[in-house]
Amino acid sequence: MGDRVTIQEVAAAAGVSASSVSNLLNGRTGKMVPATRERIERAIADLGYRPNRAARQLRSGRTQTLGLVVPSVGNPFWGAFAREVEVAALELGCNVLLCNSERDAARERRYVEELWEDGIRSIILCTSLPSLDHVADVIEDGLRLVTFDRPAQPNDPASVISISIDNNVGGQIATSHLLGLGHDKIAFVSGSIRSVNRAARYRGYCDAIEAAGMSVTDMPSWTGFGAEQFGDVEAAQVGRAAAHALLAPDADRPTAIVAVNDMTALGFCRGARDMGLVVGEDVSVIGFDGIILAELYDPPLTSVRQPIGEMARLAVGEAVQAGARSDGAGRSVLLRPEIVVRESTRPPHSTATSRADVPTGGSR
Amino acid sequence: MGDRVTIQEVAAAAGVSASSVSNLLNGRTGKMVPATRERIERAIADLGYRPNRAARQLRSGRTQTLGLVVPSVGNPFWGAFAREVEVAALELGCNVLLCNSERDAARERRYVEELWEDGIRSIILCTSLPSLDHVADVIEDGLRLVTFDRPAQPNDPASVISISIDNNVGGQIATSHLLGLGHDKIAFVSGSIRSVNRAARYRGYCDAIEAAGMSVTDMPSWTGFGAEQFGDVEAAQVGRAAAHALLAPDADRPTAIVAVNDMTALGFCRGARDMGLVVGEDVSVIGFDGIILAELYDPPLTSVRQPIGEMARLAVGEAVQAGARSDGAGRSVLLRPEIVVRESTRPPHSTATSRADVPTGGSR
DNA sequence: TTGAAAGCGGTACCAA
DNA sequence: TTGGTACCGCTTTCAA
Repeated sequence: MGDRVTIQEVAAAAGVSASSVSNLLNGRTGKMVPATRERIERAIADLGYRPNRAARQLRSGRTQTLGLVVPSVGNPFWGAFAREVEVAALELGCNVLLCNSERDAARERRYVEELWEDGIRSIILCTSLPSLDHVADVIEDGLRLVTFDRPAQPNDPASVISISIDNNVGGQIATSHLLGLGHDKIAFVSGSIRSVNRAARYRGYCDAIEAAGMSVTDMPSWTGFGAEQFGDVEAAQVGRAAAHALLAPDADRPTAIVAVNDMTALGFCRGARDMGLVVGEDVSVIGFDGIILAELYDPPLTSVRQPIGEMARLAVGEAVQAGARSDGAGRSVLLRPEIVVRESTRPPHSTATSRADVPTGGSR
Repeated sequence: MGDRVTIQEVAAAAGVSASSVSNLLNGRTGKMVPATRERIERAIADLGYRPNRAARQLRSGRTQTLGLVVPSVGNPFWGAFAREVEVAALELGCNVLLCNSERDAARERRYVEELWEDGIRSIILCTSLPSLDHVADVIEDGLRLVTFDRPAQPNDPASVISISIDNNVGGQIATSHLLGLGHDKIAFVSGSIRSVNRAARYRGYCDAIEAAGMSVTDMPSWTGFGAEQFGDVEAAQVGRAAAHALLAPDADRPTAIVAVNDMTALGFCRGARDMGLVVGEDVSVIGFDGIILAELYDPPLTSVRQPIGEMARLAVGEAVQAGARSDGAGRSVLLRPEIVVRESTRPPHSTATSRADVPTGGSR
């Protein structure tokens, strides 16, 4: 550490010019005499030189920093994803600048612009807004944008890359699982489904219901929180409120529910408990995402898992290889989610004895 | 957005020099004629000018970015804290650069150095290592370091500021709560307690036990994972493993446990379930931190809450007011934690009926 | 194959 | 009270 060593000092120590040092630093070693190269490398090592990023960026306009905008790291899913992104970025020598949008378009826009102004040219944006209009001009200016958890939309700018699971398929998998267990009163529980991925999950749910020869309109439903009152962290509250409404004694009670994500599912479980019901017995619950807490919960929560490690790696790769691929053409990668069956989903009207009497052993 | 507007263009538009614009930008408006000031402000607004941080930093050596090093945003507690820090920083016009140390001294050092090299002069370091030697030279160079979740230690460099709850008191509060309920076989469950705060919590536990006229050596204990095999995210696994060992049929079973944090507590609950036991009935569990999931869990988890919002605000304030306070003297702020009693802690050998029969209603 | 010199966009000092 | 000017550390022509 200590006082900064500059490129000039390195050049002096190696008996070359700053230009040569710079060339080496930037991999332009094609025409460099090995001896020169070695002298420079030795000088760099000896002096413990590390380039000043501000200067480098000021001059070149480039950064080694990746922007990551998530709805909220307070939500375990996004926290886990952010961590995976950081790991992947680190492997590629990038830093990550993390921002929380709270799923607010204005904040998303503000952050994206701010990052751009800071010289950051690659951003992973975890948004699920149907339109990217709010960041269109930055994209036009040349921002490399990778959206996550939001499949490509018809009107997206051409250069946008999207990484997502196939939420429609996920919704179907979840619902089919419940149908397969024999449930026939299945509700879908979510906050606002204005977001693309949520809508897709809901559509998957509908598709599976219809495919089974039933009608979605016959299913119990809950619309207490159609608007966006709740941020991501409050998802649990949505689930809890839904449980209170759907499981009321006088309600048309579902025997199972598909929650739009795990936090909502966990909230629903909590709400079911408030109502004196036992999840997995009185009502089955399946969530989405596959957060660690799902496995920890009592009962362990069945969930449609997103392979976040793989997805993070993909997203970072696309975001960083900015100039590498000259086509600049966007693309959409849709990964297949997989269900992890645990104990929160069982056949309806289970005849099993109360779980207080029966040790069920570990899951998986 | 669009192409960058420079300070020169603003100056030209306002009919002044770049120096004056710079002065305004940096709050040196003391001797500025109001009319001049207004012209500049108008030009800035009209042109949508925003200063280039790289240039600014290169010249001044300062940054508006705050470094935040947490063990892992994959852990809900740290995710929530990071979010609070970001909110607080934003209010002060700062960005936050987030890094995950995985509680590894080498990674902590690497990140701190890297941030410093990037021109970041203020870092909130969530470490709990007994010594700060691994970052001592950066501190010496002038880094403004605020440690979080780690009370000040005798050998800390003088300038270090620390924000933490009083973990010793927290440990006592937790343990006294259980003692007050009538428990007399109370185990402390933790991964490695090499970290300062964990050690303090453990000491609080011991103090409370001794104060009650009992002996810690008489308490059931578990030392399966003394080493640091587990990162923060794996805390739950520690808890689960502990449950498997402590609650084995042939073991000297505790009637209650104090977990070093909520994730460990949740893991323990999961483990208790594996063993066919019911938390709150067969065994009481209290955690630490007060993460959202604690309230959501079944049964809702009693926990010693850390006021992370307030703490984040404090930490950011201290980190940002770098030069403001000229004394440069360190300080240690110890906040008092408070217990949130929920349903995972009850008197031992409870005679209450199985909770499957009794709706317990909401908590709190 | 290497080097010299001109900036990138601000800030800070000093002069006016 | 404002403006001129050097310069932060690096990259990037362009010339040698």
